[in-house]
Amino acid sequence: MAENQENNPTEKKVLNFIHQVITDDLKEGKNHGRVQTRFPPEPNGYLHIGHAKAIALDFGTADMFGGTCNLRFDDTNPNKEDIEFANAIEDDIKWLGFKWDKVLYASDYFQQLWDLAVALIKEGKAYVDEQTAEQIAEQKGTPTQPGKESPYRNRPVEESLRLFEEMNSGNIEPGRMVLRAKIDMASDNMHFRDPIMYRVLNIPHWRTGNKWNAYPMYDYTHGQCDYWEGVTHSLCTLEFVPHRPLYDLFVDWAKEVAGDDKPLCDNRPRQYEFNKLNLTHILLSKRNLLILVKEGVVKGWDDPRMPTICGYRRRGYSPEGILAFINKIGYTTFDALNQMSLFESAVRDDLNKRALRVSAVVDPVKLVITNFPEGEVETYEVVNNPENEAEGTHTIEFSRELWIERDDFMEDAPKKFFRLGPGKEVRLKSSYIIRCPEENFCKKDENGRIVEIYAELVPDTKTGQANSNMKIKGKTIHWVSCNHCLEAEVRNYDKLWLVENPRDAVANFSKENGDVRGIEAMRPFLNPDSLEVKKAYVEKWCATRKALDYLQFQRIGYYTVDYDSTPEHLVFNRTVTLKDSWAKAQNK
RNA sequence: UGGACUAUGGUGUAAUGGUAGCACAACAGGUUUUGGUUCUGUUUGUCCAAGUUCGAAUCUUGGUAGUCCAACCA
Repeated sequence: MAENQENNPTEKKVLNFIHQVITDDLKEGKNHGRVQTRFPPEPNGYLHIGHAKAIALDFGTADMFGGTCNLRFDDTNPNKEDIEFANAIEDDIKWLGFKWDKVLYASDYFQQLWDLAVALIKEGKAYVDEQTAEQIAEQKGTPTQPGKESPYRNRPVEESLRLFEEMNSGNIEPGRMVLRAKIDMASDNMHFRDPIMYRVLNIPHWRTGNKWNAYPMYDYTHGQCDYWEGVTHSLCTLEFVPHRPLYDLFVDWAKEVAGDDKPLCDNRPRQYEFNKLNLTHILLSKRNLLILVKEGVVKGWDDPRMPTICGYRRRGYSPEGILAFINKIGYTTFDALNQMSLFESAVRDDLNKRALRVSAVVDPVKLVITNFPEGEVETYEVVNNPENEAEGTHTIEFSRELWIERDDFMEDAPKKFFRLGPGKEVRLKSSYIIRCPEENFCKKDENGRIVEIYAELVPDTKTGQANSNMKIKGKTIHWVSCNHCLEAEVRNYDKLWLVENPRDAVANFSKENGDVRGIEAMRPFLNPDSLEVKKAYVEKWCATRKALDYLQFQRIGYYTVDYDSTPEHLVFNRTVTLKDSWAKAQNK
């Protein structure tokens, strides 16, 4: 039966190579039929769109196969980590629409990791090295030259045990000694050249306080946590491919030493790597994002120009739109550079179904309907979203004086300009067809700039009236009534970066200009016009919208209500413009 | 230049030895009270060279190009 097949995880549709692996594992009965993943962020910064790709895979894969996914904070470096970040990360995951099974912390395993390290020292698999960081680095060799063994490599076990305890006592200066795994200083894999397992930090940890002074490193920690927790498929990005043999080795050691004969997974968790997200015109490295914030290029981590999840939320992208994009780009092992246009297309597609339509005039010029009586007002019921009738309607007002977009009128227009001009007719959205006279069609100021446009409405052409189907050459333009609209601040965001690949551009510029660093290497590629603040007129109903509501300013773009918005001072963020084939044709 | 990984239209991604498909982008047209939406159509591709095979994007070998690896970061 089809229904049974759907409930059978092994019959799930294969979407990417990782799902294929899991499907095969389940068919072979591995891991007792369990699927468990984890999302392991370090709480040292805010999540960005690249993390969203990992989140969608970690949580999405568990969901797809009826498994579980834990949120596990990789908090092994108290130098950089903080609860503030951990809280923000939880909020962002929830906003994206995912639920974790448990919240766990690498620090939950500190005692277990310590005990294992002691056991490994006893086995002769680890030793305390008292050399400086520089000496260790020098002995490491290069990818083409083997490393040299540390003089402490074969010191007595008892000595290492004593010094390891010392490392955690708080009496040892950071940098004085480290615990290293005894593997192979000549390995082609640099990670095998006696990697450091523990270092002394002597600072309190946000969760464990002053209990520890020696802290475990990522490579020694990650696989063990996965293993003890019962993770079956440990998914990470491609740069961890060279770490995989080490991940496997440490898990082997843990199994061997602990004599664990009841593993949760078959034998061990398996690490699989996928390509991380690269998007044109954005930069995702934490270090560089921090520079943008610190230098005031943007107004904070949640500035709508930032590629952070909180920035995208404030920008007005929906979680569904973001996830739709992530589904489109997929997961492979190819280091791809995705185009912003694909992201925007996914976002527009989502917002088209979601955003409520309103009228807003962002570059206003006055239009006077000369044959409509002064003081008279008509009200119209307009649909909130033509793509979704269930969204209902709201009312707008029409009167003699209206605001329209300045670029909806042209005195000397090209042939294919189907908007207002001398002798031309257009439809006012939801209202009358209007006609501009051949002469006396506008008033100009001393600089020749148009300050008022004049037109007459054509009787009985209002929506629903006898002549409403009258065929005209002109398009439909939007408007708001001067006496019935509100002033608003609109923040129009554009790309932060002028170049397709800011990462390469900044790196090359740095190389070619005496190794300049930080903001100086970034500035030549930053868009000086990434934020345009404008005064606009919006229909009154806009004031009823809440922060983060999705709106479409008809014929202009998708907008959302900013956190800063108040009934007295409305603020709207532009999420993305509407497609504009007219503008595109003009630019040719 | 030691090792690991990767290569399919402009971009991203399918095709699990058997008709190279989809999406975005681009272009042309129809519909439209948003120059939006929607619909139809068009252009463009298996990195190169050998080999295996009835048959290769897929397997093999050799090139070429790109990414990653030498934090007491994760």
